[in-house]
Amino acid sequence: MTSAPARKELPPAYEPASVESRVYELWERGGYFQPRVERGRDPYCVIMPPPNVTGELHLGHGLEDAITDALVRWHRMQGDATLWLPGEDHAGIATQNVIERELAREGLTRHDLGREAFVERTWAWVRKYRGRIADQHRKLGASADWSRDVFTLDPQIVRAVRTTFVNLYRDGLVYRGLRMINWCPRCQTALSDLEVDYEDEAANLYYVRYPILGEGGMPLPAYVTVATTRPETMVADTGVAVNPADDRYEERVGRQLLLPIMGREIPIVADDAVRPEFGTGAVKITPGHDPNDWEIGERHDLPVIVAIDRHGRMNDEAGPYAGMPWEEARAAILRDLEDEGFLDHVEPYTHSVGHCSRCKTVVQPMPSEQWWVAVTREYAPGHSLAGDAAAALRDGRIRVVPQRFEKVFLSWLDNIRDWCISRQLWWGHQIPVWYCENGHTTVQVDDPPGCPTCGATVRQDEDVLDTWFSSGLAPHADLGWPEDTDDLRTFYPTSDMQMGYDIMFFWCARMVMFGLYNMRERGPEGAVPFRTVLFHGLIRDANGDKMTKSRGNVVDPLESVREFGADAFRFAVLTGASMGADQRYSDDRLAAARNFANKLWNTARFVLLKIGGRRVSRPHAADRPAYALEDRWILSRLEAMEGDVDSMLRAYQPGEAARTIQEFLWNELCDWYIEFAKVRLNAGDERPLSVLAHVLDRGLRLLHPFMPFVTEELWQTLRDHVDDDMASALIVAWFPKSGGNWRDPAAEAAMAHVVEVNRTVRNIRAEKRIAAALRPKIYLRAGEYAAALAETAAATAFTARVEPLVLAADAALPAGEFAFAAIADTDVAVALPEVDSAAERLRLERELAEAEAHAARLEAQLANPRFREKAPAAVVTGMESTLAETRTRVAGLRDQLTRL
RNA sequence: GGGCGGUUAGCUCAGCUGGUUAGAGCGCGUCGUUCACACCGACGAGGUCACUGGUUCGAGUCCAGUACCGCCCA
Repeated sequence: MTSAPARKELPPAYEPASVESRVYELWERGGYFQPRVERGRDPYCVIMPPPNVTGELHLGHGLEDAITDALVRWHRMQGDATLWLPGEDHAGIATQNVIERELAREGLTRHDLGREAFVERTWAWVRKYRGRIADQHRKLGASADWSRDVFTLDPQIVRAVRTTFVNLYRDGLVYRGLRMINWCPRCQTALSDLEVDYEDEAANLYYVRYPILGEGGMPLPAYVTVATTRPETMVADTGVAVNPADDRYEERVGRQLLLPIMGREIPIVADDAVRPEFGTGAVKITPGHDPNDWEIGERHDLPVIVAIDRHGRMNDEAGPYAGMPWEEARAAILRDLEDEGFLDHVEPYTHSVGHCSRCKTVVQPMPSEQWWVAVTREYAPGHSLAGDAAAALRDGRIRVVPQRFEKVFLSWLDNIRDWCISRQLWWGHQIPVWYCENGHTTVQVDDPPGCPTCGATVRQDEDVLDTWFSSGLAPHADLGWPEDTDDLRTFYPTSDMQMGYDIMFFWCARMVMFGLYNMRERGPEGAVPFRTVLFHGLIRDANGDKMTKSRGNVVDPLESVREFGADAFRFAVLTGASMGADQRYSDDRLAAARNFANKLWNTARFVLLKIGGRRVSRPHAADRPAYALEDRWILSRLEAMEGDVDSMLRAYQPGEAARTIQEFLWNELCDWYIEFAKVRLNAGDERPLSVLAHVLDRGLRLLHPFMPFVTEELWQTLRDHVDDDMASALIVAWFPKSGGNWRDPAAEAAMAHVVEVNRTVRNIRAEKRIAAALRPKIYLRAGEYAAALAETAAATAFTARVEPLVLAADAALPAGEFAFAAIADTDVAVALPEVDSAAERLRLERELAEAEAHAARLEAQLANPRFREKAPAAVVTGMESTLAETRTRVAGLRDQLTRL
C-alpha cells in the first residue's frame, strides 16, 4: 500500500444538486460523448427519437433516456465506438399550432403575417427553444454527442428529404391523386390515417324514408328506409346501396329513389360492402363525405357531391342549408325531414367518430388532391416499401424487443394503405415540385430558376410534407446521407433503436421502409436502419391513468430530478416495469431510488473513510487461500453478479440488471460484508481494504450506466486510492466482465450457513425480547461448517451481539437455560437468563413441524422413481443434500425438544 | 369483429429457456443513540401465483378454455 492524496470529505448524505451539473460538465469537456473511431473498435450507434422542438421533455423522454443511456454507456465502457446521435423534430402541425396560438393572443392569424413572415417567426422560436431540449437531456444525464445534434429542417436533412421524394417520384412511388382524405377543419390540413383517433360516441341512428319513383318518375307510395348517423350529408347523397344477397331488396335494385328535400333522383345499387344487419339493410351513399361510400360510388359510377367545405360549413350544394356549420345543418335537416314526414324514427346508437389527434376536432372525410406514397406498389420485381419492411422483420434482419410487438408491427404492414404525405401547412419541408403556367410539372432536388421545359416562371407546390416523412429518414439522413460521409460508412446500419410502442407505426415503420429503399445499394443486410428496435411502455400516473394536459396529471421529469436526483429518476423508471410494459409513476418509487443512491453514497463514504490516505492494490486470485471466508465469499458473489448483469444487458433487460446490482450492493456488500469487515478493520487488520476498494470499484462501474452521476462522483475520489491503471473518468472505464477467477462455491455455501446462523440468533433475540445491551453466550455445535463458524465467530459476535463458542457436534452444553435452533447440521443454543419452557416448546414444535413438512416433501419427490429417472442429475443431488440437511435439522430439533 | 397484453403479499412490480420452502421496494407491526447511512439497521406478519381443465416425475412458468381489466387494429 502506498499513500494517496488526502481524502476529500464527503457530506453524510448524497446531494444530487451539488454534483450533477459539475459531473456532466466533466464528461462534456472531456469529449467522452463523441465516438472514438479506431481500428478494432466495434461501432455502436443509436439515433435519438427527436422530440418536438417547441415542446418540453416528458416522462416518456425520461424513460427513453434512461434506457438508451444505459445501453450507450454500457457499450462505451466496453470500448465500442459509441455514438448516440441526438436531434429535434420540427413537428409540423404541433409547432404551427403553438405559433398560431401565440399569434391569436395578439389578435392575428398566420394569414395576416403571410407565409414568409410566419415561417421566419417560427424559426425565431426554434432558435430560442431548440437548445432547451438539449439542456433537459443533459439534466437527465444523457451522454449524447451534442456536436452532431440534428434538426429535421437543417439544410442537410432538407437535401435528404428532397432526394428521397424525387427518387420515390421517379420510381412511381410518390404520386398526386384525388382520393378520400381525413380533413381537420381546425388545422386546415389533410391528415394521414394514423393522425386520426377514433372514439366511441353516444349518438343517434336516424331512419329516413326515401320514396321510390315509378316508371314515369312519379313518387310511389312505397319507400326505402335508410339508416344514417350523419343526416346532414344526405344533401350530397348520390345513391342508396343494399347487399346483393339481401332478398328484402331484391326487386328494388336498379330502381330510382327521390332524395327528400333535395328532390334529386338517385339509384338503388347492390354492393357487397353493405352489411344487411346494419339499420334496415339499406344505406345512403355519399361518396363526397364517407370513405366507404367513396369506394362504393367508384364501383357503381355514382357522382360525387361535396356539400361541406373545408371549414365544416355547408356550401351551395346543400341548397337551403348553405352557410350553416354542419352541426346546425344537421338539426335543420332533421326538423325538415320530420315536418315533411320523411323521418321514420330515431334510435340511440354508439359509433366511433374520428378526431384530429392534434386538436381533437371532428375530422371530415372528403375527396381531395393530395400527394401519396404508394407503399405497396412494386418499384422493382418483388420489391415494395411495405413488403421489404415486412421481409426484414420476418427474416430477422431487424429484431424486435419485446418480441411480441413484431406481430403487431407485421399485421400493420400487411394491411397498410397508401400514405397521404401532403399537409396544408406552412411549417415544414415544402414539397419539391414546381408548376408553370403552361401546365408543366417539375420534380427535382434543387430549386429550378424557371420551368426546365418551357422556361416560364414556376411556383412551388404550397404544401409541406408530413413530419414523419423527414423523421423517417433519421437513421441514414442524420449520418449524412445522401452524401457518402464517414459517419454513414461507420455507423450505418445503426445498432439499437428505441421508442414507445405508441409510435411504432408513425416512426419505426417509416424508418424501416425508407432505410431499406434509400440504402438498398448496401444489400439486404446493410440497408436496414437498425438491427434491433426496443419498444418501451407508457408511464401512467399513480392511478394508472394516462397523463394528459387536460387531466392535469402530467409530471415534469425535471421536477422529479430536482426533488430526487437524476440517478433516482433513472433508476425508478428503469426498474418500474419490464420492457414494453406500462408503469405507474409514484413518488414512493422515486424516494426508494433516492434512498438507494444515498446508501451507495454512504457505502463509498465508509470505504473511503477506512482507506484514509492510502492507495490499495486489488486482491489477486493467486492469494486466495490467504483471504478470509467473507472475502472469498463477496469476491465470488461479485463475479457471479457480473456474469448475470452481462447476460441481462445482452438480453435488453436493463431494469433487471439494475435491480440485480442494487441487491448485491445493499443486501450482500452492505448488510454482510461490510459489517463483517468492520470487526477485522477495528482489530487493525488491513486486508479487507483491498477487497472493499475492489468491490466498490466494480460496483460503481456496473452501476454507472444506470446511475451515472453518483457513481462518477464517487469513483473520481476512489480512483486515487486504487493502485491500478484507472481511466480518467468512470464513463470511459472498463465495464467489469467476470473472469471467473474468484468463483468459490464452497465459500458461498459456508458463508450462506454463517448468515443463516446469524439470522437465527437475531430471531431468537427478538422473540425472547433480549435487551439490546445484553450479550448472551451462544453455543454452536457444528459439523461440516465448524471451521467457517469458528473463523467468523468474532464477526458473529458483532453482528448478532452475542458471545459465540463453536463446539464439537457431540459436545455437552454447560448448565443453564437455552433457547435452541438448528441450521442444517449446526445446533444453535442461546443462553438465556431464564426460559419460559412452555413458549420455548411451542416455538421449537413450530420449527420442527416446518422442517418435517419440508423433509416429507423432499422424500416424496425423491421416492418417485420416475423423478430420479427423468430429472437432471444436478437437481436430484441438490435435493438429496437438502434432504440430508433437513433431516439433521429435524433430528437436532427433536433432540432439543426432548431435553426441554 | 380481429389481435395483443395483464391478473403473483395491503400497494407498485420482478420471476430468463418448467426443478429443492415464490422474491423486491413501499406500506404495516415490534425493537434499536453498535463511531458509513434514521434517505438507516434488526426481527416479524402477510401470497391456495384470477378460475377450470390438460401435458409432465414435477407447473406461477407450457397448452386449451372461462372471467375481469387494459391496449392496438378494423
